[in-house]
Amino acid sequence: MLDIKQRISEILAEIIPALDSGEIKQMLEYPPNDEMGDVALPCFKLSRILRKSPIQIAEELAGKIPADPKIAKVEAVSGYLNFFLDKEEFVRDVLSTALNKGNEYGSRDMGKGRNIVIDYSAPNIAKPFHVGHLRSTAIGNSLYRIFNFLGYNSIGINHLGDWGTQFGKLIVAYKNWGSKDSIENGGIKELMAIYVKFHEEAEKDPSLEDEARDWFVKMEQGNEEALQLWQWFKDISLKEFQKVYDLLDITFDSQAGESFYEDKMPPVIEELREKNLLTESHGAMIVDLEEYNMPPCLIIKKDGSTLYATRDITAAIYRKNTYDFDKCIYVTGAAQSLHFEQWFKVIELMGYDWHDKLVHVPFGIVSLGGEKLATRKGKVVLLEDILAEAIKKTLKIIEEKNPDMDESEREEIARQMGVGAVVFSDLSNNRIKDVSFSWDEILNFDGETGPYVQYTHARTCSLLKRAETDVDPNFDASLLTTKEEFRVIKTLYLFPDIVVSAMEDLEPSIITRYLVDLAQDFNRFYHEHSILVEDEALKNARLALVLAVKHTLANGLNLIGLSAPERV
RNA sequence: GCGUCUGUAGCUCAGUGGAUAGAGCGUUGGACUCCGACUCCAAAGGUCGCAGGUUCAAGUCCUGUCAGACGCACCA
Repeated sequence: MLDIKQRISEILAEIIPALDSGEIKQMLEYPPNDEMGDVALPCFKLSRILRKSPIQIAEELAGKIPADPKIAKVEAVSGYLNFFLDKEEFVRDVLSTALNKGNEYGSRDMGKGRNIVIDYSAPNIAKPFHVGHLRSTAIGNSLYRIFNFLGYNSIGINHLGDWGTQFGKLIVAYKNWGSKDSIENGGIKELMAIYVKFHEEAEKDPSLEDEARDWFVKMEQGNEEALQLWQWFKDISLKEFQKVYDLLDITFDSQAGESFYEDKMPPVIEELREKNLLTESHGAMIVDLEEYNMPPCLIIKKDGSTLYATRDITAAIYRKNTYDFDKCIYVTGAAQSLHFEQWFKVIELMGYDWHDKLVHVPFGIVSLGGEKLATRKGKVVLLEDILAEAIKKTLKIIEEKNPDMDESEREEIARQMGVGAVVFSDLSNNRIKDVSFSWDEILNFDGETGPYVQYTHARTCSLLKRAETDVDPNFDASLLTTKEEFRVIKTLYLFPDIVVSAMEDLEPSIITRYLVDLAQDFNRFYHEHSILVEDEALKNARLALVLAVKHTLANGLNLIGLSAPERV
């Protein structure tokens, strides 16, 4: 597919000797509305270089543009040089590219041979999987798919929170208030209950905290009783997490959690010592970061046990050796920004030149009725419950609208759309924004939602099915002349660049919002014009457009982790 | 106190330094004998937190300020 800005910048470079085509391409933009043209060059910056008024420059340039089959006309309007594309050429080019590439439309091989490690989801063992974890999971999964689509080799890691002092707390809680039966029956909810109980009791009796720390020290020393309990808690949790991942249709390449690095930390600590980075402070071992304006990075606590920074540093070195990553991406809450800044700096101080390949991708916090989610206080909404509600609601709608659909299909589609609604909503806003969880909002299927885009996709499928004939790839592009059709095609043209932007900004919401735009453009066209018309040539041309939209919606939905069912 | 992030329509949010700041929800009024109405059209609704500055041009960049969120040593 022709790169329109590239082509125009090359043409302009011929008649503006002062600039090369790369510089000119940077200056080109898409005008705010179709009446102004398809690509524009604002001439204000040229004014200084050429020592003429922008208006004069635009007019002179307009007169010098050579005839080009891709460009229908050029206009100078108050300092802007506006290019109008030859519609027929453009329509043919965009649609045949989208049709040829099909479910590959928008993909590239720009990342060929490069590994991208993405660390996401990472729920804590023995704690419930709640709305907060959804963000990391959904964003990470989407980035995983986006990088793969662009030819990179994504490696998804679920860095499970399966090690640390909270297990000491859990062991103490279990010994005091738990029982084998209640945990077996209650699962994570029961584990959470005794964890909450621990914090309530610890407020009255702070010695419980010390007891918990002791148990974690025992774990690190290989105490059998402690490790058995730990393994048990872990098994129960993993089983429940898997249910959520199955619903979300998410898999990982590795589930090596924090405990995996337990035996890999001592050499790293030794390395830090050898490189003279460790200092003792208040009985703990730290890396001093004062000259970088940061608080120290704690490596070993005064009781000899390790911290998450120790594990993160160890894991990064391990991953570099194992995967030789081009980037190692951490999808976690913005609250942890300082932590990542600190240990990224430690990696740099250790002399590793790949420190700049470590990337923190932060996201805003999820609050609940103005308060933040807190496992320790039991103030959470379980993701499992949200997904179940969304699926239930979808099922009800399908039963009303599509009563003839058979039960197994109905249930599968309800899952795809219910889950889709929740994930889509999570990926709608810029990830850095805080979100306030609301049942009403997450279960609202009207407007800019996952169901809206999925419905539009199903609508394209329905049209293609009703046509009862395959789209002839030799469609007549000259028949697609309405402004609604051209609008859709311009939006289709943007898709490959949209995917790259989402990758560069590590921002899945760019794709989410694009899908809404495309669906809106398509629905407007659909409403204005009949597609299954008598005229075979016109019908075929419009169906080509429908098919291109179908591919693009499906590809985009896939990139944000949603299914694109053919019927809904 | 220091640091980071956020502040745009009643609400939730878009907006690569460029032309008249855009969507959805909600409100009001329309469009189904018609390809799937989970759709579409229209109206109303804005001192882009505030004040300076840079620029031919600022919602966008800089400085200050206010408000909110988050973080700042043995939790992750």
